[in-house]
Amino acid sequence: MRSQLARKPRNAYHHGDLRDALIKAALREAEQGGAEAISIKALAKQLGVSQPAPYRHFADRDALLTAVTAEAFRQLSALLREAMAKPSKQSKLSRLAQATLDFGLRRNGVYRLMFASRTVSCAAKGSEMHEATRETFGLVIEALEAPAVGLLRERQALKIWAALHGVVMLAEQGLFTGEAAHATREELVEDFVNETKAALAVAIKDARRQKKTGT
Amino acid sequence: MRSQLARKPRNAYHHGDLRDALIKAALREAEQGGAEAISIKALAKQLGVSQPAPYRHFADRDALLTAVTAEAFRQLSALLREAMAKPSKQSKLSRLAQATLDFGLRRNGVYRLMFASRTVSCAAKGSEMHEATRETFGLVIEALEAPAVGLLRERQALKIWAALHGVVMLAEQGLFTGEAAHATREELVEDFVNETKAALAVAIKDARRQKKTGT
DNA sequence: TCGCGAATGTAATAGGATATAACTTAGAAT
DNA sequence: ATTCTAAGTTATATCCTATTACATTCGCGA
Repeated sequence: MRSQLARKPRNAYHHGDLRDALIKAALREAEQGGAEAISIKALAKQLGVSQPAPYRHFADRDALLTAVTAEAFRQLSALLREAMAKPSKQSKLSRLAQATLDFGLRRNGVYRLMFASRTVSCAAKGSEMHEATRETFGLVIEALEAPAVGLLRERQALKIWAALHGVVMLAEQGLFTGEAAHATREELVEDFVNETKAALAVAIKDARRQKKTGT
Repeated sequence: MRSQLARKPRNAYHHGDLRDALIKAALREAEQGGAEAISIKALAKQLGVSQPAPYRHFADRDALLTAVTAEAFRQLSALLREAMAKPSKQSKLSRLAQATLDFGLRRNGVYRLMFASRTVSCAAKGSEMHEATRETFGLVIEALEAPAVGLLRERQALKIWAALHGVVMLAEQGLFTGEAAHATREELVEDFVNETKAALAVAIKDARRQKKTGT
């Protein structure tokens, strides 16, 4: 009569895929309470293994959090890719932006975990985290549907990404429940999307003109 | 030969102003490591009181964090007010924006604490937190230097506030160290400032025209 | 000024979390 | 078959939060 959550293969000594199970379970916990809700001990109990067992797979709690965060970024990337893929009369950028907002609000615990910037664990170039975040950012650039002219695209991607992030954070903090509530989050996001498109168009035109007169 | 940090008044039994000392000391701790760096036990030791003494002033750790966060918001407000007051050829909004960015980067641990949105502790209307955040937001509105036309000001304030917040968060996460690094944080902020001014001007003109034709 | 209650602090202790060390088991590799 | 290694277990140290019961000081009214 073992716990159902402890889906061990057969003979109970070896779990089978504890590392992966830990990440998935941790993500579930973070769904509500963010990073603070992730407890090695509780996860071990949930999965039916002894308390120190997780340390075979993660050096410490922070290592687990990092892995969970990377997985969350991959899930966000998948969501964004999907949103961008499905046909719609709205622009790719708009769909990406609204999907990001949606993700941030629905899974706000996970979202907070992703952007808690726990020290420099992400800085390590080539690390799992670094790859995962770059992938997501790459999708933002793609959503702009603009040619690469210098670093204009990157700059606009950075801007819209920052703006989106800000809207999600403020929304989670309840800053939209005041008198400005009638400006819905979705409307603000759409504003940013439109400003981005406009700025991008202008910037690219400028750059082309400059190049022409320059040479 | 007592610790210097334990500035008790004289007779050592009563600290004198432990509540305030705790908040200040906690802010110092948060400076580097954010909320996680704040430990009741460590603070008590630092201030030369027994470990459970802080619980006379704060129900639990969360209550302390909330008080610290409120104080941080007041400090930010003071900084913004100062930045807006000093004469400069730049606009008020620009000065507020750059000051916010500066605060967020210099005191990044504190900044993270402020926006960690620990549950709904801030939601309570009339609470210390609520007041402190509303004050800060009020300064943003003031910085717009625009007349109150409906809720246009609030909406633009929300937008620039969100954008600023996003830039700070991404900067802390090291997203500006990539190939887009040459787009400095300050430049991005200035972009947002200019877009806000433009949008505000247009919106107010529109609103006036609508009012004229409406009546 | 006496004394008494409220505020503030202390000591002792329970309980939960991270993390390490030393030992055990099962699967894989030769 | 034997042995090596990955993965899990029990026991334990350490740190932190939080509560309970007791002690001390302050300030205020009689």
